[in-house]
Amino acid sequence: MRKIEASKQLRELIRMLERKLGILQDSQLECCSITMAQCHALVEIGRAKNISLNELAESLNLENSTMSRTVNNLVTNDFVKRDTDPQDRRYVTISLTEKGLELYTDIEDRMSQFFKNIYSSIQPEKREQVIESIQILLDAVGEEPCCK
Amino acid sequence: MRKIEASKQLRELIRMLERKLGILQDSQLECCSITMAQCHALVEIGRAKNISLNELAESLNLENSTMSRTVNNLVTNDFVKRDTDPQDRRYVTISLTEKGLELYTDIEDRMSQFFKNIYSSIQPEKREQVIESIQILLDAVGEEPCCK
DNA sequence: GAAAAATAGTTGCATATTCAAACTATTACA
DNA sequence: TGTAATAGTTTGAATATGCAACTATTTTTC
Repeated sequence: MRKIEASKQLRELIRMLERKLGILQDSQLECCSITMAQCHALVEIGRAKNISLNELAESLNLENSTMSRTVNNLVTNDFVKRDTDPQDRRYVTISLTEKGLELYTDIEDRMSQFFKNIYSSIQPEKREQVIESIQILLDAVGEEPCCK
Repeated sequence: MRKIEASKQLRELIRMLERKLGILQDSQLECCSITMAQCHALVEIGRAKNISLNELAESLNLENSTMSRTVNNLVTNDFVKRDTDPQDRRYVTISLTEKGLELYTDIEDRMSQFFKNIYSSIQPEKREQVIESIQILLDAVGEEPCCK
């Protein structure tokens, strides 16, 4: 029964971690001035410099239609722009506007600071272990096709 | 620059973990037959046996109004019921119906299995370390008031 | 003990998110 | 050239969310 207890503990810990990371309250606004969905998209676009709708939807695990709407909202707020790819006019190239880049940079800075603080508050001798462990957990989760 | 690199790594790992755990795609349906929001509420109610709206909202980090509506949906689908607390008629006691209990049990079973599988696929000699590390991470995150 | 304040929830309003399905436009291919 | 495949958009319908205004009940205050 040892294993069952431990896996339960794992579940609870991850459940709490989800909560703590504020993922649950996928609320309207996140730390910054846009919604979570838009924030995730913005960060993804910022990292890629430019990206197609398909790729963006893929990377965020969303339907194209959902993605298109979220991009709409970002375009409306002048954070990103759409350009037809001249090579293959079926594709749309999504990239940050100047205003979007500003926000992106701001988000990246905040997130960096956030994780720097977290990292700092871990006992130095445990830091390596924590990093390694998340990687291990990540691999373990990766093999599991969720509860479907 | 060592620390910065490591905290970046930490950020990326957590980012990926979020994705992997399917938290990002807070989609309509989760593993079971209800929405994520409803599932979270259902599990919380099931664990508490009975709980007030306030407590429920608090535990899920949601507005009372949002919570009230989610509970509405659960009530409509006959998963939970509301009862006025006779002690203090301002309060509402929320609890599972028979049908709700069934679903709750099902969800708990699936989740248990899911995490059991994850746990099993971690190398035995690393298991303890992973559990400990998440706890450490949790504590570290706990001290950080997000990026607000 | 009555008026005021506090507390628990609900409802109205506006917006965002999500998926599925139908649709348009463009390119590949047979 | 006509058909199939691919990339995106639009529409429809349901849910989610926060804020603000509101009702009902209990507690506090004078």
